[in-house]
Amino acid sequence: MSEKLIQSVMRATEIMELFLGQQKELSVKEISEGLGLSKSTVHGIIKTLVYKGYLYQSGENAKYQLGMKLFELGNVVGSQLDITYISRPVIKKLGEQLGETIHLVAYVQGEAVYVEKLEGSHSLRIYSQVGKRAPLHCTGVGKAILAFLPAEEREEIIDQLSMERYTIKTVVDKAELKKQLAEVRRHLFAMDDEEIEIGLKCVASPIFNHQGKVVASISCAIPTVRFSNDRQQAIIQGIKEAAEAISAAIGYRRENT
Amino acid sequence: MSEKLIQSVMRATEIMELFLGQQKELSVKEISEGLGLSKSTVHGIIKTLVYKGYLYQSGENAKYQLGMKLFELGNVVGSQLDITYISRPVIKKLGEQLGETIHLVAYVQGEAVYVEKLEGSHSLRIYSQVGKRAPLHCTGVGKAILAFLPAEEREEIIDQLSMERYTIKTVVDKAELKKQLAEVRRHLFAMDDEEIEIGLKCVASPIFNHQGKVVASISCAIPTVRFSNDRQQAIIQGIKEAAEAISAAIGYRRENT
DNA sequence: TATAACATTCGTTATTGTCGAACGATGTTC
DNA sequence: GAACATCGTTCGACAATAACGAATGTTATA
Repeated sequence: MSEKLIQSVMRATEIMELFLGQQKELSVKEISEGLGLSKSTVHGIIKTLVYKGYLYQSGENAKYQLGMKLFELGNVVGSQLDITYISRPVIKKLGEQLGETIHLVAYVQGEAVYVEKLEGSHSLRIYSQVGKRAPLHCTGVGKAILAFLPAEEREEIIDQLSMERYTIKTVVDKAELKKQLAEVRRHLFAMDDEEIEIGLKCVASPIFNHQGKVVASISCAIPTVRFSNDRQQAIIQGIKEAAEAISAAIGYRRENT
Repeated sequence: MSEKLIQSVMRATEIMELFLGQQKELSVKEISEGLGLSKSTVHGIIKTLVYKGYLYQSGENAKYQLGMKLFELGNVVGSQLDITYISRPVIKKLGEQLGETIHLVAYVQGEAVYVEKLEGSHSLRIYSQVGKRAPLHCTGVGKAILAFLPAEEREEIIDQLSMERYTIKTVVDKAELKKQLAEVRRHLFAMDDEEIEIGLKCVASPIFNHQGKVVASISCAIPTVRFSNDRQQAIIQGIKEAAEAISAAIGYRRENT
């Protein structure tokens, strides 16, 4: 692929993506230093982005933040993911039943993306944000999807995985991951046993469309302290049923694998 | 303001905004014709946007659609609007109580934007989309906000309003609008009486922050056929109470105007 | 298999974006 | 309250870069 990318467009996107870091507001200086560009170059691009509503200059200090145009465009994308709309009642019911945080991850455009989050009734918060990508090798939702991708696509993705380590328990060996995925296929659910955060477990199950392809997964995240053996069975059961309900709602019939 | 905007960045944003129209997918040809640019120019920009995840080329046909990066950025913006998070339980309760569509509109970055929508239990759908701007002169939510803006800001905004007509009942006279706004201030709620769509009425009430500034509004949209006199009172009451509850939750105290 | 329609690449040119420096506004320190 | 520092903004010149039209792949269709 010949890489003939438009420089100023690249820079514009890089500027917007700086706001994916911790900070809500950034100054011209911070941006120009962050990207290693001159202030005037950055200023020209920023001015254009502000003019179009992609950035906003707050009145108080002169700093910049992300603009409402991105909210608008993001919501258009979200509204086109009709799985969220279909899943909502199922998720709501499951959330009430389990009282823990439920996540819905969609596999779209070759990425596993959190598209819906229902916070549990307990106060302990799980780090996650709708719109972010789920790591495939160390989350329940990721493994549930990965396990059921077509073999060829799956192998290719695993080949390219960076297997980043998040905790002491993160599986960073690809052979081990493949063994786990075979288990996921047998039992129709995936586990994350403190692999992304110590103290946090996850149970996830895949969602299939009318063609029998995985298009999403749903999970329940539970602090280890509340993850008794008794509850485990109930949670696995609940997640699997919810996944099946959503699969059915989008047209999956078990017969046609 | 000296207009020294970066051409290719402008064009990149214009390309993305073409997808705000009806169509989910567009071809290079459609885009280049839509913007009056050569295919190769458009192609270069698109390639860059695809590379960065702002557009996505579907495998089936070679057409393009909006990418997940926009979903991610949009959700960051959404998560920074903490009013949605605070309002959610109130909206949920109100929705159950009234059984009609509830909207939350935030006044951010100088715009009134739909940030939350709860569909009513009845099947009749209201046109609205989270992320879109609410017209200020002919929606309940718009008038509720406009009425309580500082006089100077309000006058300036009204001066610049285009007063677009949506229905036969849309108020297109600025003097008449100002009279209505005075009423809104007296009664603490705004009405939209089929001004944006025939057959649809709306009751809205403003939400204030800890400084006593309007920052949002909440509304209930009801098909005219279900808008009896009896219900009207209940709805106005419910909306006003909900607005007050949200205002209180974000720190507004009635004393400090 | 031939044709058409469209996506993609190539090569040239002038336009356009970039940079450094200067300017202006804001706020801070003594 | 004046001098200074800091940062956002504008300016002007130069060179890189993005734009275009033409050529080439690629895919679908008759």
